[in-house]
Amino acid sequence: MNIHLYLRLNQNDMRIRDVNKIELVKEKAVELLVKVGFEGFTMSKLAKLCNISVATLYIYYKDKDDLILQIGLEETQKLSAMMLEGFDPNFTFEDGLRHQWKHRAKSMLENPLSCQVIEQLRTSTYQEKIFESMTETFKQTLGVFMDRAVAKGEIDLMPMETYWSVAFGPLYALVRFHNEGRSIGGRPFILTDEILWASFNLVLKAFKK
Amino acid sequence: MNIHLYLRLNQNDMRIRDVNKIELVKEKAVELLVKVGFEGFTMSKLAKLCNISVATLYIYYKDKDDLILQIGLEETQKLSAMMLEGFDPNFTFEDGLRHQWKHRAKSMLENPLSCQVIEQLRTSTYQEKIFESMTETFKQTLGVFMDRAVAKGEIDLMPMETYWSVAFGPLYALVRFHNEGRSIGGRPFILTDEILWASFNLVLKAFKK
DNA sequence: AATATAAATGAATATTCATTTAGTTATGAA
DNA sequence: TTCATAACTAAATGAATATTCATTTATATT
Repeated sequence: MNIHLYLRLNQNDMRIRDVNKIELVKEKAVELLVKVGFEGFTMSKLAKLCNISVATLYIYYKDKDDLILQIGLEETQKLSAMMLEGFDPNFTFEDGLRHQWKHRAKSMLENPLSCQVIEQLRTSTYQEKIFESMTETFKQTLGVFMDRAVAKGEIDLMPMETYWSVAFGPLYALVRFHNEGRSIGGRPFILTDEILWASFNLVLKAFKK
Repeated sequence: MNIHLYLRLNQNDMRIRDVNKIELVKEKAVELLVKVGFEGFTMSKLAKLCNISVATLYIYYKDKDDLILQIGLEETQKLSAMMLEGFDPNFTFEDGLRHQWKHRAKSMLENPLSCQVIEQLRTSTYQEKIFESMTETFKQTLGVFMDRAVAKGEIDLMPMETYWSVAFGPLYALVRFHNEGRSIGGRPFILTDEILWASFNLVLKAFKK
């Protein structure tokens, strides 16, 4: 009888025959999920894509749900870490907002697959389990930043949701247009620096007193 | 107890024993899709939820794909029709934008299930097939509206995507917060008229010359 | 080198699923 | 009433799928 130690993966006592194998699984899982969606994602497809046995997947993960959940969690954490990198709540409002636009755009444009997986998870039944963790981090940092901006008289007092929506809603829309590769019209859309910062300036104007 | 209404569908000369049955199927399909997501949606679950035989579903729809596609299409068309209702490209920029915020918010808040299904479809593999049709209608109407606003000197010239993102990105974010029922913090969030129009005013300011 | 241990696997197993079949029931027309 | 037709159904089917089992293989430790 096998005991599956899927919780102890990162400890040192695991004999890794092929170190790249788990990483390969994660990478291919994201790829597959983006390609075929939740409705087409199966363990055998993933195994075949990795050129490993299905059984091996069950050494790494308890079951399909666990696999998707863990990988999803990793992706969201990876991306949110990138987004908050170098952010300081003491920034002026304008600098802070600009920093966030820069880092969020960069993170998302450089990791389109992660982005798409996270979007899929957002609208799936895994939603709740995944976004508890993520929002906590943001809540803290952005909350403090906003409170200070209000205290400094840089912006008016408003609900966090209003602030977030006006500040980042446009950015996320732009990135979605870019990632979907087609616009409201039929032409392909590329989110250039020029377009990004022109949009940013509009948003900044929205907050000006 | 069944109520039999002897009516004919204009479509296929189909004798409907129970007119409400197809409507029931559509309604429950949306419900189920929202509840269990694509990954959990099965024909038998749907049939059981409707208290009909699985085989009956195959009288209404060719197969599972057809079912999801048709129902998804109907939902998107229903919602987009509501959104464009009463919109006139000759509106001033401010009036037009206000009209859109009002109608889009109303449509989405009154149809949370439709909203969630459409969001799920957006990120699924059905995406392309469904959103071709929808974007066409919007493209036309909004394109004309925007061109006129630029011509009248109400707003600066900018790519359609910039305009759309800044104008509606915040609205969609607010509605998502509302539908998800929880905010960036932990409190439940309700999109009140006050919050909606306060956010609108910020967005409007973004476009002011 | 021998041993122990865990990773890895190919091949089963059990289950679920979409779809079909074969038959029943309700309906409209003659 | 009778007949033809189409809605409707329970049960069956076969394919796909998640998961497990019995072994084999690699590696660290002795």
